[in-house]
Amino acid sequence: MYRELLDHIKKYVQLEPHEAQLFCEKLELKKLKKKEFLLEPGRLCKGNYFVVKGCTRQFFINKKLTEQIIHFGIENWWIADQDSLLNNQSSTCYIQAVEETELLLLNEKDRISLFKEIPLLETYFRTMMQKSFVASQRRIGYIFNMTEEERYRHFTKLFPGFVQRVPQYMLASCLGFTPQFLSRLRAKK
Amino acid sequence: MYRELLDHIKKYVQLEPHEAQLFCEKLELKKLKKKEFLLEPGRLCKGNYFVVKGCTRQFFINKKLTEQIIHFGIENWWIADQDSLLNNQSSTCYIQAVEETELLLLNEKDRISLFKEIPLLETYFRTMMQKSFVASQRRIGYIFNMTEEERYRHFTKLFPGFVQRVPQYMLASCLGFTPQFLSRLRAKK
DNA sequence: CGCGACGTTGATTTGCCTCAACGATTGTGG
DNA sequence: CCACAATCGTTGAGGCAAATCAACGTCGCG
Repeated sequence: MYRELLDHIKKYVQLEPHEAQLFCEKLELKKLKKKEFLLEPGRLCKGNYFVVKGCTRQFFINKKLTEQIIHFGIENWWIADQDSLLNNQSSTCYIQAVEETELLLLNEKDRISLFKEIPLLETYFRTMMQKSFVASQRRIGYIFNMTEEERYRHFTKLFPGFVQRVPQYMLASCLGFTPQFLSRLRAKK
Repeated sequence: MYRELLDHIKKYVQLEPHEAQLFCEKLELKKLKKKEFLLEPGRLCKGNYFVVKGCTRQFFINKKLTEQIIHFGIENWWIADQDSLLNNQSSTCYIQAVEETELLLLNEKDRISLFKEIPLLETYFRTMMQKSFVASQRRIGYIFNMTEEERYRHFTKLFPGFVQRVPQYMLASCLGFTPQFLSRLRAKK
């Protein structure tokens, strides 16, 4: 039984004890050291990972041969390459631990088959997906509507404390600009 | 019975005839004239709309007091303000018909209650949500990894013919740059 | 016809990137 | 334990791509 995850689920749906039990039996605990990879290009994403503790980043190598971070994953977030899962195709990106990280893997096949036994679990994942979609829609809005500086200020407000956890160049990449520019931003005040 | 929609659903899940019947009974056909609004800021989004025919755009007014288009909706796409639906809060954006448009409204309450009667419908919407999320994740990747020009070329390749359907200034807004810049792009070749 | 909506083109400005050099810190091997 | 390399952040100078501002052309429609 994994309390952190069950607590998270409880916010959205009320599972019966035996359902929670069944669900937890399918999970696999993974521990990653700093800089260890969870996924690399060319591999199939195995399933969805729930971050119990730590921090991951998902990124790809862009045309300029630099790392472009798509997003971070922190405590109580689900991470995965949904593109790989949905289309059952090999991934084009990396998922890597930024810190020492503990995750729970829910294998994709298990996830789908659990939906028949635990309908509320499908409701839960449908809701998670909707939340993720809303978040990325908002993010697109921010990219087009805010200056780089506003985006940085907004990000630090949205995730106070998180800025301290990752190197600045990763933050810059995630926000879509250069480490130098971020450095100048911070120098300004 | 609405064939276009049922055909679309059939690609993902196999409903029983009586389920399809029950589902269609909940739908409400809406017709919009060009420039008519489906949603405005301050209103609650009523549910998900399936575009049978026509084209819509979803946009908000940004800080420079210009319209920022979030995305378009065309035939066989579901559109909605998911943020409004998910959090049951009033919308901050507009949805407007770009052309004369026919839509099917699935009220949010009906949608949720149908999930109990037709479990496969929840599977369908979970999948739609995942597809939408993947699409917007990809889009974020494109924004950071491609130049404006590449993004324009990519968009026209992805949706051939669509470019002709909407004014250039809308296309420019959706791609995240100015109408003048798009004009210069097109002049280049 | 005359107005408004849309697209084009030119001149100027500006925000961010690039390139480069230099510190500070951390980690590692002799 | 120290020397050295690697990693990460800072700062300066210069360049460029796209935005802005502005004027003009064209089409469609009341």
